[in-house]
Amino acid sequence: MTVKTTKVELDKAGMVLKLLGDKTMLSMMKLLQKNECCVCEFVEIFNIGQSAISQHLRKLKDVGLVRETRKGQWVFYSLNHTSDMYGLVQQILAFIPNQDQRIIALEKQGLRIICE
Amino acid sequence: MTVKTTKVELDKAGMVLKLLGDKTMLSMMKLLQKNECCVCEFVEIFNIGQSAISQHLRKLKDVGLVRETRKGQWVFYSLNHTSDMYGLVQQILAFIPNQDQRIIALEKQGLRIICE
DNA sequence: AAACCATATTCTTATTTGCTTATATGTATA
DNA sequence: TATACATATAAGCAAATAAGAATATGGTTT
Repeated sequence: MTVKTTKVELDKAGMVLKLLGDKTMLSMMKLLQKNECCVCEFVEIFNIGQSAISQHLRKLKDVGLVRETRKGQWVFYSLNHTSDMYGLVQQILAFIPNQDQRIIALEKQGLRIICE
Repeated sequence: MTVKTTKVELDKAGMVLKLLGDKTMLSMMKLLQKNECCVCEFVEIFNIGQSAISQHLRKLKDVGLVRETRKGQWVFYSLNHTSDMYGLVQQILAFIPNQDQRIIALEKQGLRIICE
């Protein structure tokens, strides 16, 4: 597989790396690589309040890493493939171990169904 | 070019990303990709005190990203190619624009010679 | 040994960050 | 319209961080 590594601004890359330096946000991004997730799922997955989750997602959205889509009362987040940081992000996420056990654990508890 | 992307621990990756999220340290790492640098060069390049430079380098050393080599009174830093984070770091640095103007500016001022 | 230079460490201050609580907004449904 | 639920925003606090000042350490030169 050949990979494009277009240069990005140092400042912007720094902002992205700082966000990914947060364990919660890094984990979120890895999950979003494979799954669309709604806020309430993240609330179940990570052991922090809904408000903190929202704030993390806003930061990721502010630098353009994620998009939101409203579906009824739920807001689903997904990776923004059109970001000029997308290549960098993909490269980084490739090194991060899969976080799907977290989703699977949710399903076992029946907590994932609530958002469908 | 094919690239190895061995998985690394999320926690450790997070620590590395957080450090690289600092503009100064990111820039340092990009410079070290091509050049060994000594502390006094960094002091000239970045507009912050020697103490701050030393502290940054220590953080980078603590997570194993750089090595130090003493040469007389000077301590030179270089990338640690044996780090298990080296692949991740290389991938990231590939996206960062070259910082060599900073070295060149130094040479024009004759400030680089002092460490040889 | 004394003076000197490069680097490291310690301590302090100012700022930033991550989280919680409380409240507001927005949507669905009885 | 009233109520319930999902998400966002605001305010406040504790902990983490970046940087400067002062000092310590280690090597070099006389």
